[in-house]
Amino acid sequence: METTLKSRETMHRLCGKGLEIFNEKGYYNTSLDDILKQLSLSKGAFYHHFKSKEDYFISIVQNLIVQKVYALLIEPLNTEENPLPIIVESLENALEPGKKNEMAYGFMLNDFLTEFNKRNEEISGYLKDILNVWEVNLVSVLKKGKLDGYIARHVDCEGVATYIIASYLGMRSLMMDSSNRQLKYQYVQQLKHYFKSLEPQPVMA
Amino acid sequence: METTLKSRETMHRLCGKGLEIFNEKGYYNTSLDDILKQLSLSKGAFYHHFKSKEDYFISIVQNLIVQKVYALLIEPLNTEENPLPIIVESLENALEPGKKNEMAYGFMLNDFLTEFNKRNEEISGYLKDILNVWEVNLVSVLKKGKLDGYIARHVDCEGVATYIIASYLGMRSLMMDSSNRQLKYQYVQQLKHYFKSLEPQPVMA
DNA sequence: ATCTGAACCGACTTACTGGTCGGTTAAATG
DNA sequence: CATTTAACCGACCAGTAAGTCGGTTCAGAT
Repeated sequence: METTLKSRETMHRLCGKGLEIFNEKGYYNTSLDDILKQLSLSKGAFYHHFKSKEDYFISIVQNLIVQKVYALLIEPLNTEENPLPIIVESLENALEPGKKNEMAYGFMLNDFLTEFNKRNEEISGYLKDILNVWEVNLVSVLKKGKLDGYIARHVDCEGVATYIIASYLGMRSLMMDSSNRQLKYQYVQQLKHYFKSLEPQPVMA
Repeated sequence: METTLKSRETMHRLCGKGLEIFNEKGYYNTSLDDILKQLSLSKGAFYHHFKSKEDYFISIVQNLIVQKVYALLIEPLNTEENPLPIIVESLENALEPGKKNEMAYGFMLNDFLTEFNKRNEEISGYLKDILNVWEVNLVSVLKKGKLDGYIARHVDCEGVATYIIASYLGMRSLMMDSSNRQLKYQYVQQLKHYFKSLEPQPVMA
């Protein structure tokens, strides 16, 4: 069983480094050799574990990206409290460029979505699925917030979810060069303003 | 002078068709031969007019994309009225997938921005410049709106401009497959809600 | 009629990259 | 010790695309 362990270990290293470099330079701009060189592995090793570059990337999406999106954007939504501040917090957190050398996970989705959109329908599909799950969860938590009286009755939860996702994804195109504190601050502030307009009006008059 | 005219004509055709196909399939996923074939031109013709594929695309950006962004997103801002509805209208218009066979100009910016971000700093720079001009103009018209009493005094115009741009750019990643009426409608609705929160509070109490 | 040069042609070169394949290493097994 | 096989090596192949270059066409100047 020692061999199986080593196999898993190699695959794991391949996926981890792959995500790192694909995220850094883009999928099509990264050659397998780029990755293999950094891991001191050969073509043979790679094709022993994956049947193609595409298959490789799908593994990365399904194993690593899905996981990160869940951890950063979806699981935090599980709360009994007012969902609005929770959503703000999760987005703020996801835009954080990762402690030290880690990746800015929040950015990956938009980058890959755009890169594969016109190029590879299958991978596009997997990425869109992730967005859909996020959207469904956002809508769900918003509707719950409405029931709990945190959100005004007139609010279109699907529309709000769409708007949240759009603004979040769009931040990537603005924050290109690493982390831009100023932009992030502005984004969070405006998001809060927008959210205030979703709250029920205090009874008066 | 007949020759110069023909030269201009060919360059014009090259740029137009280039924008069309680059926009459709992406820059790196389009070979020069793809474009040349459609125009029945040769490699020699191309390199007679442009010194490289990169130079070619920069021409397209500077001549065509800049023009379109100005026409769709910047010039409409020149108004004496309440800027908020004007902005909504310009964005709505820019998201429109073009009458008939035209291009969805509104989408180009985000796509190219993402595609070149990690690949070509120079082109990235030109694209970012366009965004900056848009931002400056948005801020300017918002500040004017504040002076004219259309926008509340507490509003951070730079923040609002950033948020507008982010949400607009992000819509692209959601509206991938051509035009999605539903998504566009949701976007415009939420944008209006958001804008409502920027208006001065009517005096009461 | 001749000449010049801009516009254009297209085969070729060069560089890169995904994928293949025969061979090697070494751990596990009998 | 012999055999098997997962894991791995790296030279090689095939496809692709940017860019080159010697040659051709033809409008207009001399």
